[in-house]
Amino acid sequence: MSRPDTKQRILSAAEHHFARDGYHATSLRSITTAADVNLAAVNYHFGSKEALLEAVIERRLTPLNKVRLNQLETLLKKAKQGEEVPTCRDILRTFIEPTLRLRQQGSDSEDFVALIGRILAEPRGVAMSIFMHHMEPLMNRLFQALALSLPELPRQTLFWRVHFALGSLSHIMRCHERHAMVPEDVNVDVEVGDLVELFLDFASAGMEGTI
Amino acid sequence: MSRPDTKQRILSAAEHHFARDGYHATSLRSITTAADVNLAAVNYHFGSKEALLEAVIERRLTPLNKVRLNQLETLLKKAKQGEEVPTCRDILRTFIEPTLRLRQQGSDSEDFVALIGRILAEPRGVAMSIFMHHMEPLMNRLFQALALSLPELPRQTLFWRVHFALGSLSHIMRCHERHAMVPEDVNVDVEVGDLVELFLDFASAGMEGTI
DNA sequence: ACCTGATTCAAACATACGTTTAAATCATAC
DNA sequence: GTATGATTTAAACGTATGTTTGAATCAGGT
Repeated sequence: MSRPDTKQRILSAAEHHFARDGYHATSLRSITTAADVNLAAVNYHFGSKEALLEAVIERRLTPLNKVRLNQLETLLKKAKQGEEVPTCRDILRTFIEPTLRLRQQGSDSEDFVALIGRILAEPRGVAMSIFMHHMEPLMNRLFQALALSLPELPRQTLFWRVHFALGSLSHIMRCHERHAMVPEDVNVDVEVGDLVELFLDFASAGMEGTI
Repeated sequence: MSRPDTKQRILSAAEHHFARDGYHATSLRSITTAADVNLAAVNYHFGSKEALLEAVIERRLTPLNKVRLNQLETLLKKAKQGEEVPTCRDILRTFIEPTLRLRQQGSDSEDFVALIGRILAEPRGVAMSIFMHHMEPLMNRLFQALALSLPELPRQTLFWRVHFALGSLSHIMRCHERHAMVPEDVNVDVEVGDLVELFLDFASAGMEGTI
């Protein structure tokens, strides 16, 4: 291996461009130019543009979901030990906080957050099926836990509220900067931790709202 | 004019394909084939693919925003006459209900709802600026009205909660069918009117949540 | 019937794309 | 030092794209 970081350079450049412009509007040439790598390197290392997208997603989604699932299971275990029901807010936090914290972790992870937001916005996109495959066990567990914390809520209503909350989250993930139509006296710069709490205020109140 | 409906046929076919596959993944040839129209007709009638997208958006967004603004002003006027403050729920309803009602209005309007949802998901997309231009006065009025109904909420917090609520809405607009990961015992088929109320339950509770 | 401007049509245009190829270069083991 | 397999490189490939062109066709006024 003459340059062992070629694959990672491609992944990061692809992550950045896919997140900023979308999959279809990004060319392999713009990716390889940004990565300072030969055009053929993508097909050599990944096989195709679509396989590259899958690799971009998997690189970060797999460890992220491991963290989210661990936090959720830990929360559920603690609640069980204390004979309590975990709060809706704490359950949602295990899902949301590790995601938004990626923004602090490094310059590349920011792009990943925005990319996932875009994938969620393309129901029939090329990445949706692979993304869903990664999310399914976690989503089932999340729904199950929320049903536990909101036992009085009909499952149909619970489903829709989870749907609404995840819609909000995907919106936040996309719009990490370049906010449109901000009132003059509002400052959109906010710490990740504050944003998490702002969102949990909104989402848990919405989840727990009267029927 | 030998076939006066050519422009409308193109607009509807474009609306459908843009909504389903996205702007970049849709070719003019697939649009003109679906519209049963010659390929050159797009450039003749609209000038370019991008101008076609603008026309698709404007055709429905202009009358939609007129309805939304009328309903909001009517609500505010009535509240003023009764010396009351309009509820957060009623304000949101003027924004949300006319939008989701488009799904009942005809087969084409459904596609428009999904298209707008997609546009909102592409912050740097070609359609964002034209879309924002159409939305600005209405958004200012909406924010102003919500500030009136939630006077105790800091404007910063209000901004974020509006952001979250609109994120939810855009998610609903995109995902009108083909829901992913639905629990087995949940039926996602729901009347538009019921969906509006389900969403207002969630969003108004979230907006009004404690600080 | 004929003219005129608007519209439609098939064909071609130039360009950009994802992918493939085959030679060149590199790192490593013998 | 040389052989070997992995990697990089420049170039080309075939295809699909948005757009343009110029002739053909149409509708309506005189």
